[in-house]
Amino acid sequence: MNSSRPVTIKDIARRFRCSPSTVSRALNDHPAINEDTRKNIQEYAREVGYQRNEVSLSLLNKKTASLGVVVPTISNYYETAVIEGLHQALQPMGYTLNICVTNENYALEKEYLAKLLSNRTEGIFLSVSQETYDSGYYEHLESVIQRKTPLIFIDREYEDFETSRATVDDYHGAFAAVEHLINIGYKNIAHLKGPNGLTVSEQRFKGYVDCLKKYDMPVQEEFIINTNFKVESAIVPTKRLLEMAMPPDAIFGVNDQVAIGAMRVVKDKGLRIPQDVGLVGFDNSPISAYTFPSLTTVSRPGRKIGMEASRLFLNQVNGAEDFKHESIVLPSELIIRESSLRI
Amino acid sequence: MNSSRPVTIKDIARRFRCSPSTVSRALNDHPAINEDTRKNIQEYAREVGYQRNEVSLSLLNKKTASLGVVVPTISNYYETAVIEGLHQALQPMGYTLNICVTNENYALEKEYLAKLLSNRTEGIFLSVSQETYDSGYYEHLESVIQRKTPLIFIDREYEDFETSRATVDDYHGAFAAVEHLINIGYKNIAHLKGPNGLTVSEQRFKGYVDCLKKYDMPVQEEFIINTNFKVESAIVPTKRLLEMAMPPDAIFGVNDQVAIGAMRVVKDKGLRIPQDVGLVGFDNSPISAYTFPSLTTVSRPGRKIGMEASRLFLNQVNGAEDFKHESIVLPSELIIRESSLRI
DNA sequence: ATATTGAATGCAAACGTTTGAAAAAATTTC
DNA sequence: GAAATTTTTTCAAACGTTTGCATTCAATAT
Repeated sequence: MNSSRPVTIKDIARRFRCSPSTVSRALNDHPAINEDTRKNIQEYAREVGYQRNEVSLSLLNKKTASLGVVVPTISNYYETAVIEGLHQALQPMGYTLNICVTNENYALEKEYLAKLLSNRTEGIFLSVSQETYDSGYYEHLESVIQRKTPLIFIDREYEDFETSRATVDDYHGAFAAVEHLINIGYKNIAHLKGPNGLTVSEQRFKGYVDCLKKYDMPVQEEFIINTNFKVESAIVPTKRLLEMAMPPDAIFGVNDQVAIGAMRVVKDKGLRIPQDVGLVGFDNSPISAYTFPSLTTVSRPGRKIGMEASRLFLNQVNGAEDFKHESIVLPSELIIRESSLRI
Repeated sequence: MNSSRPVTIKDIARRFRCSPSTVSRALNDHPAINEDTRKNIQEYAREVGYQRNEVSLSLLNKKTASLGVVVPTISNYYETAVIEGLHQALQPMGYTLNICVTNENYALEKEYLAKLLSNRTEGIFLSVSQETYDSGYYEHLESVIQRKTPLIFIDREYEDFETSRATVDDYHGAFAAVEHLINIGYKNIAHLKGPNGLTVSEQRFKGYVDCLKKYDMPVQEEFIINTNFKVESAIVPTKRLLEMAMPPDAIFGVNDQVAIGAMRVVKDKGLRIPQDVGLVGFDNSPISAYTFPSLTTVSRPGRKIGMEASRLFLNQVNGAEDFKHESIVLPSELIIRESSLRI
């Protein structure tokens, strides 16, 4: 029976009664190889579908050309945009991305990191899980650092390590969003906050609070309600907001999903957007431009983050002597649409 | 200077003046190793942060425990759900997923497949790119087949190979959607079609056509317009539809994105949904439940597809003698919401 | 004291490839 | 036709780990 063991250089060598070195050189167009030999070997190799075993090469050269991307989720527009950016920048350099989804889970994150190191991954892009962030345990990163495997933080960062980071300026994005609502004339602005403890949630929250303070508007405890970033998690909180004795006249959602959930509830109550309630989201997801009314939002340059992160990584590996870690903060941009344009 | 070369078994062996075999056995709790030796070695290994080089093991055992996932895009809800399903099923078995995004590009798909084979990936989940599908060139899959690397088709399939497949029953989903519109009483049903040539597009299109035929309704050429699956690609086509002398009274979108784009245009025209225009999408994306009105749609069990595909793969590798390739077709399910409920 | 056992360790090969140096073969030069 | 030169090929080591078999050494049985 024809076993399907991949054909190796040794097999070819046997066939031509020559040494493996000759085959290797022939296949790599080494100049010291006789023209005929080269042609014959290359032809035969093509014929039998020879494909070099990269595993053995990795072992020999201690290069794997593979990079780890460790993220809490891939089911958001933003995350996939980041990954696309990484792809776009790194695929042409011959790198392969190993995408690991932690589901916000510490144990899984730890396991993935160990595995990536064991597989001699050449670099790791990490957006830490919520559990990690909450717990404050960063021991699992020690070995990454110790191994000097380049580690690039994405979005969620951890101050204690000397690493490169690429993040979006959530704070000023949120600030601008709330400022815009205030400028339009909204007086009572609620916030559908993200999960506690996450940088993105907290930064946006801080932007919201600081902006209110700047304009001497009260920060009302009951106007701040948690969500988990998903559409459906906005429903109950928004209902609660609208049923208050003194309901808000504008809502700032931690992301577009949540804002869209809120939009639905507002409409169900028979209130008009933006006349009765103003609405702002975050992310500039494709759909936000086509809701009715279209959603004012803050754009996060996910793809660009991915590309910047790649640049930071490449800087590090092509490391000049004077290499220094960088912290890139990309600006977010307010996109004004109908949902906040009360005239 | 302390080089950061990962510490190897040989390093440890040198330290204890013993052979690498002993270290290896000690670390793997081999019974023939002296208790003290074992403890000392293990302790030291932990201390210096030894991590086994999996690359060398891969070479030795010809097992890499890594799987390729080759998809055209990851920026849709459905695709990420599939990947999550794969993850959920395969991560616990110790497999690592290598996600490759082809951007519907033939050359990139070919390159990725070659790379995966070179890296001795143990299995490949493939949803072929549109270019591949269009061109009909499947030569790049020959080597996968030849190497007997398990190949599981996802959604977009190719009939000529003996492989396993997991797909969603798009045809009957589309059929049910259109039938529902007809039952409600819509008479002129347009279709915002996906890109030509793709199985999903064509199957849904076929379901649409066949259903119309079943109910003796005319299939009108000008009611069928192409989109590229994205929200914005629905805008112009929908406008064109609504500005016809005899405009449709219902629109079946190839996916939710497109339907949501159409929803926006319909509302802009001042028409009411579902009274003036009925609307149905496809995918049951999270947002579809919270648009206003909520969107009638067809759910595609992405996560389940991922898990089924995993099952097919595992069947194949744990291969019983009597292993046979399977073609799983999961049903899609009509989800009736407000956008089509004209009473 | 010697043979026998058992425990602990070492040797060497293997996985597939590359590469500097050495060797062999072919060609040129006188 | 031998020496010198050039071209082509082979050898051997290396990457890090595992594993069957051989070896060593001490303890026990005779």
